[in-house]
Amino acid sequence: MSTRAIPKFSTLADTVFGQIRTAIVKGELAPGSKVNEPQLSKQYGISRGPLREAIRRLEGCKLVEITPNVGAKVVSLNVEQAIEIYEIRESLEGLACRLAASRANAYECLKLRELLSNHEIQIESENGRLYFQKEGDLDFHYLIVQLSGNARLFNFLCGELYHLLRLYRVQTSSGPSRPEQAFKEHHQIVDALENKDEELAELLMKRHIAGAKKTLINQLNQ
Amino acid sequence: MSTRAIPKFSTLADTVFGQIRTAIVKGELAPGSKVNEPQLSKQYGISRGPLREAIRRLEGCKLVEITPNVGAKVVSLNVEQAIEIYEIRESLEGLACRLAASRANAYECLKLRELLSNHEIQIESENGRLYFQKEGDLDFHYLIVQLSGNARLFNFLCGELYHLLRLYRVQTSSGPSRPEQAFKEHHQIVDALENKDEELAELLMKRHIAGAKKTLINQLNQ
DNA sequence: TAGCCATAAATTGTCAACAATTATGTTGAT
DNA sequence: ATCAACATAATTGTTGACAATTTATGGCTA
Repeated sequence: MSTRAIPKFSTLADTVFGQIRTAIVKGELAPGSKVNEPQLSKQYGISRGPLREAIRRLEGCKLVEITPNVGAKVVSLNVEQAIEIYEIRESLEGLACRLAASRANAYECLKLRELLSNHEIQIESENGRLYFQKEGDLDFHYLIVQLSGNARLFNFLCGELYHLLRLYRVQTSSGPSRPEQAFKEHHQIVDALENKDEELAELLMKRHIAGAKKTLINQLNQ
Repeated sequence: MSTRAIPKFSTLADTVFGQIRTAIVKGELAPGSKVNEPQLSKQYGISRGPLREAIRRLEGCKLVEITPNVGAKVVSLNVEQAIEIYEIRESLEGLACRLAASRANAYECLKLRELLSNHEIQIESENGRLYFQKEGDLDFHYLIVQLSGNARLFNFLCGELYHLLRLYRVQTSSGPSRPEQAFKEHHQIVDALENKDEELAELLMKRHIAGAKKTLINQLNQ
């Protein structure tokens, strides 16, 4: 009741879509668990109509899978699907990085360096190490994709694929990552951007992601 | 009435989703036109509930754009978006072709040759020339993506992006294409697949799509 | 005539009830 | 004890009605 009184810029379906997506990505809705419509409609204080629309949007993001007459389940990603996702990611972020290299100006590169500086500071603490591994890395990639200038690419990667990636944080026990290595690679990528070296930028990004893929797969396999 | 009496394996929302998607891709629902819920619900003989779910799925496929409290519009693609789409397509189909080269066996390559033979026959007639330009080309790409073995890649390209590409057929006046050239390039790609030459397969496919992109952009610009 | 405000119509958003299907649990027979 | 069939409960699918918002209409003033 209080929620609808304040802004009302969006529709209930869209609002709840975002809320459920967050719940899934945070693991509050466990992978593989059933999406119960009566329960969720009570929980969010809406009727089943807009809720079902939200679920249909989640289906579009591949965050839930709907079986007719049975209902929706939160996706549960296995190793094979991780490989598929990372193959796509490597290809598209390579593209994004190449485009970014051709378009980024000095100011934007500076902003990237600032972001990396913040990461460096946060890596110091064990807490930050966790943070970096969890969200900081995606922040960097988020910016690169934005700099690519390809809006559709941005929507797909940052609006869909990255949310799926976050799911793996839920499913893996968040084991030790490789923040220093990633940090170094990020700086190399910005170097390439500053030099407007499209080929190198693409190559470095692809290699960077291939490394992350290996790390994830190792975590998933044991 | 007759449609629901026969199978009933699927839900109304899913059925109508497919019907509307076809209508959009065929141009029966013009690009940029408004999606009127009362009208469509009458037309398809369903209530607005499942219709709205179908529209939400279409939104996920980027075939319509929804503005809160205003409604959905069929997307209208301009040159800039064509460039964006083809940048993505070039990258991902390059990936698909590389994966296909690593996985395709002799039988599958034979099937590809058969498909191309059929295309060759159909190119003879002016009618076939149109056919090839319209659907035949996508058939080939469809198969390649299938051979990649990456299900998520398949779903994205064949379940989303290709439908968007078909929209350009509606928006361009279907001007003269380049069937012989494409036909030749297709055979070169199969050559690479037979030789399991991943790098060449990827390169040829990317070049092939870059050519198609140029053709389309020229058509869109005049 | 152009612009603007008030009103009316149409459309979208939301809800609650009903129908159809699936899941659950119990009973009874072998 | 296991399994099948039946009855029951819960969940999904669908509908029509109502509320809120937007869009169209028409008359008014400058």
